[in-house]
Amino acid sequence: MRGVELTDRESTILQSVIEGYVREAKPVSSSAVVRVSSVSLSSATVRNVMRALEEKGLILQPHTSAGRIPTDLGYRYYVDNLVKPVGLTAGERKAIGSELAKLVHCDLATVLAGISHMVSEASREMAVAVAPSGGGQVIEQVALVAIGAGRIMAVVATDVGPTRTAVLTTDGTFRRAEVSRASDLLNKWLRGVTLSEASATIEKRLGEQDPAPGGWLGGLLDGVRVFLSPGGGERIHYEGARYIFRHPEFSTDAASLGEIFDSEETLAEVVRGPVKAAEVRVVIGAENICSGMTRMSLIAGTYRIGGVVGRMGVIGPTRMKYPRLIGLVGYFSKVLDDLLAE
Amino acid sequence: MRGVELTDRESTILQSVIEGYVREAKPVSSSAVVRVSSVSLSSATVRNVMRALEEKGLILQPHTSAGRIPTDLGYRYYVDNLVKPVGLTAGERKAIGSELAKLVHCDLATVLAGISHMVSEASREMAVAVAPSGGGQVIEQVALVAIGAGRIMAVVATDVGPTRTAVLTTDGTFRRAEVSRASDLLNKWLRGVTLSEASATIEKRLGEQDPAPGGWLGGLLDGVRVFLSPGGGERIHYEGARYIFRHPEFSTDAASLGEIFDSEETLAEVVRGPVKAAEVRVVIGAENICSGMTRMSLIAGTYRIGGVVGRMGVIGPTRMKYPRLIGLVGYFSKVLDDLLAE
DNA sequence: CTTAGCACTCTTATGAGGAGAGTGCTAAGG
DNA sequence: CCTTAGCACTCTCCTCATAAGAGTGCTAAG
Repeated sequence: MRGVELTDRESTILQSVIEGYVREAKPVSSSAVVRVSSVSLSSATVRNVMRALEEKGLILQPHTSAGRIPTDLGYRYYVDNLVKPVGLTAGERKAIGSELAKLVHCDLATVLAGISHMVSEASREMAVAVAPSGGGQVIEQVALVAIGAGRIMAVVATDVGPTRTAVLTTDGTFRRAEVSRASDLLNKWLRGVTLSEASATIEKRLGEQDPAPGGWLGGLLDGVRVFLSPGGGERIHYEGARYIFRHPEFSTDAASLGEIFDSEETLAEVVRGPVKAAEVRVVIGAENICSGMTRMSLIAGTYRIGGVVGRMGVIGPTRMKYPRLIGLVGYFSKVLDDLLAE
Repeated sequence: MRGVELTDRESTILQSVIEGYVREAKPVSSSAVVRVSSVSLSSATVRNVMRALEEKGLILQPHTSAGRIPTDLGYRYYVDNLVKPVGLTAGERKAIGSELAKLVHCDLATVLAGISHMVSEASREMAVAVAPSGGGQVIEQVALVAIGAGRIMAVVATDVGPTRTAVLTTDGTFRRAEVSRASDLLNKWLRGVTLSEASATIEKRLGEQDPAPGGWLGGLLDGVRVFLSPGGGERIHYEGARYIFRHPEFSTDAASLGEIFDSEETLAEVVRGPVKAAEVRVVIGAENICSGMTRMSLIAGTYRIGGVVGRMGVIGPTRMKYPRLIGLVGYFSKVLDDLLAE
């Protein structure tokens, strides 16, 4: 922000323009500034000041003989120099406190989901919360636990942040004792190493082994390396996408899309809607439950993992390439089913 | 679809109308049908058939003297009776196979993320994949493990589906032996119970205890009940939201929003962008890295968990209520920070 | 430096007119 | 009875012209 210096009067008028524009979403005229602002000046004087602000790049006219709207630079000056953050009212803080109390003993994912819900309610904007990304975390403990039927659970605890786990599958058979030995080995290799170094460390130590482990263990270690890669376990939570689409800067025909992206839960609900499908199921336009989907179609397939079914598919406008997409979803759901059947 | 019966010719023409509309995104005229369709009829005859289709509610005219577009019912008939799914080419199947091979040993979340990526690439539509929802799953094993500093890791393994874990925090102090005893107790109570019954079961058994456990254990069990509630651990993966917004049915000014919602990773990237923030940070319009955000602002705050920082905030158009929202984000990030500091 | 007054510009709304697209109808032909 | 050629009709879309309104830039006086 170096280089932009404003007089008090310029600041005041910039603030009036910005706050007027935020309120009305329309270019702000000099007379409108005179009306709302505390300065007692004529519109002609305000116009002179506005011209100075325009020359400094803080506001602009969409066209000659229109009012002014703020530029990014104008907002920047406003945020850096003029904004006084508004605290929450006592009532709001109290309400938030009691909501928050419910989250005290929950895990990070639940807390973040709750926070993004609360923020989006309070702000009437889309709220997001992301868990810390894990590149610099130091591994304290790694464990592999056989949980039967070719499935192995991997757990990694780091010095900070959430503990991460995953279930890995192997194609071969193994004995519990072998898994346990592999677990001890990994632990010896990785304790004190950061997550971002983990994959390279495994590769390096693997090369030093004689003989090199093969078969199910080799495959397993590939899975472990993906599992340990930074970013793999982090998660984003968001809520309130509908608020973005409701703003007048976006045309109303996109407003319905806001509902689809309103939160992860909404999206999951849309896809999970037609649960009793056998093969590939097509839900067209107004057949959808979600009101935001009345002009969209969903092509969904199912896959099984153990005894329960999951869903996958594509979402697009009703005007979509059904023959191709039905074939595609059918193929992928079968392939996924096979992959998870191992 | 009972009640709608079409002659062969009506079917053929319906198909031409739908496929023409899918291709061109414009109303299809009778002469256009004659041009592409194999039937050798005059446009006047086609018009007569179209009128019959319109009376049956399968197609409609946006206005008099325009071509026809399909209704939801038209698409429904088409999907149920006329679509022959198109298989993938050998080349596509091969490419998919080799991509898929990389996912063999990965956990479910990674597999689903990979699948939604592949489907969105292949379909040029938004792809989604959801893990099975867990209400009916039977609990095989529950474990609580103390991992130091008031933190306890909870793990639940069910007969099917992904194993779920969470880190719970307690406000009190405890001994490892106590945690271990609580773990055994939970296991005895819950083994064989479904996830959806778990919470009620804990409450019931808790009532039978004499004396009722209090202090840190009571709080912990509240956390466990939230953790075990069905749906808490499921997750959606999606990718390719940009494809929805690119379709001509939505106006171009919303197209940039597609990029923001393109995938969970994109959204996380946007929020994580300005990492070195001290307090609340405002990123305005073109200051954003993401090209889809040039007309949006991000107000982000940080929270600490252990030594690493996470981020939370709101996203909206540059025309937003900065004073209120900066105050709000500041308050919530502080409150979240405090909550996680325990 | 401020302001009143006024000419100028640009948007927006409205309506008219013409071209083009596509239909509905009718009457003739197979 | 079904099909089709021909034609009138309707509706959209584009352009142009006009008028009203909003808001500015400029200038000269206070």
